[in-house]
Parts: sequence; structure tokens; C-alpha cells
Amino acid sequence: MTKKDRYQFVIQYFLDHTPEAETELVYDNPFQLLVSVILSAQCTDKRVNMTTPALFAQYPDAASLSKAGFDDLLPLVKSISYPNNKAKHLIGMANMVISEFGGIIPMTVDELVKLPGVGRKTANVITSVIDNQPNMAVDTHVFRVSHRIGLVSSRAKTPYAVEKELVKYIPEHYVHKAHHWLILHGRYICVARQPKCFECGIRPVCKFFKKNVKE
DNA sequence: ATCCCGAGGG
DNA sequence: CCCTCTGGAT
Repeated sequence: MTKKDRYQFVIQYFLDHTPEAETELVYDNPFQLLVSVILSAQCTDKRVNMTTPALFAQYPDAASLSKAGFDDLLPLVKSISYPNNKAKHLIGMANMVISEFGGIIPMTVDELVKLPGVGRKTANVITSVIDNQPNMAVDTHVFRVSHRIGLVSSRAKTPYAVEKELVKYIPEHYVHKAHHWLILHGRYICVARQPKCFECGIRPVCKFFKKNVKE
């Protein structure tokens, strides 16, 4: 079982089973997706989707959000992890979008990471989902699943190291899909605690299964 | 007690 | 590299 064989099996498995995988965040435009992804840090997508309708009703675009007062915005994100940081980041992000990018959400990783509250993972999500750029966002799920299956070296200790290995082996036109495949697999099958290995079709090539689970 | 589509700062 | 931020679900 070479690494190439493992990738081929995994890609074919997802193509056969969940070819339609996409983000579960609810959004209508790049601004809304950016806000949602910023809010999603250490928080479930379901909870983000519960809070964003009221948020977008009051602040539908970067212009309105840039003028938001911290004390007005805070209650709208209070049920999310790190509400103080995120409220501050959202207002700062909106201000920079207006002042530096003419009110348009930039669509390169280098520009996006300049925005407050936007790191490499968020920038990769935006450019991949909105613009189909072959950028692999490595979140907690992608990190865990990639290591468990054996898609990346155990020496890949950081999300960036995992990202570089994944994009090296995944064909460019599958990178966008592969992000969502690994996310959703991690969310529903290869969960952090007690992964559901016997519901998982990837177990024939999975290092974790071979090492820790006996049939 | 641990985890959820992380980022910023030291 | 480390730490802090910090609500809700399981």
C-alpha cells in the first residue's frame, strides 16, 4: 500500500459516495461566507447558521458592518465561541474591506490574510469555495482525518505542513472537493471521539484502523 | 472532560 | 514553539 494507492482509493471512495459534498454554512454572497467562516472558529457550523440570519439582517454588507458599534454587534455573536474577539475582528475586517479593497471581498489568499480575523485556513476556504482555487483549508477535521487515514506524514505537525502534503498528492481539480470530503467525513464518521470505523468505507486503506481496530 | 470548519500575540 | 480567547453540545 503506497501513499499514492491510498490517495487513489480515498478519492475514488468519495467520488462514489459523496460527490456532491459542499459547505454546510448558509450564505448568499462572498461577504456572508467570509463572516460565517470567521465565526466558525472552534464552533459548529450549525451554531453559526443559527446566529447569522439575525446578523445579516442588521449588517447585510461590509459597509454597514464597518459602522457597527462593538456593543451593538456583541449580542448577535454572544452564543459563539470567543464572542469578544470575533465581534472585534468582524468590525475590523469590514473596515479594511471598505478602506483597502473598495468594499469588495478580495479573492487571493495573500490579500485575505491581511484582514483582521482571517488566517490561512479562512483564506483558503474563501478562495476555494467562491473562486474554486485549488487551496486546501486544513481545519481540525482535515488535520485529524488526514493523519488517521495516513494521507500525511506523522511529522506534519502543523496545519500548514498537512496542507502542503495534501495538495502535493491530490490532483488540482479535486482539491476543492477533497476539502469538503475530509471535513464531512470528520464531522460524521471519523469523529474525534470514538470514530465510527465500521461505518467507514475507507478502512481497507486506513492506518488508524489497521493499527487500533481489529475486525 | 473534551470537542467544534482558528486567529493573534508573545 | 507556546498561550489566550471562551459558549454550547456531548
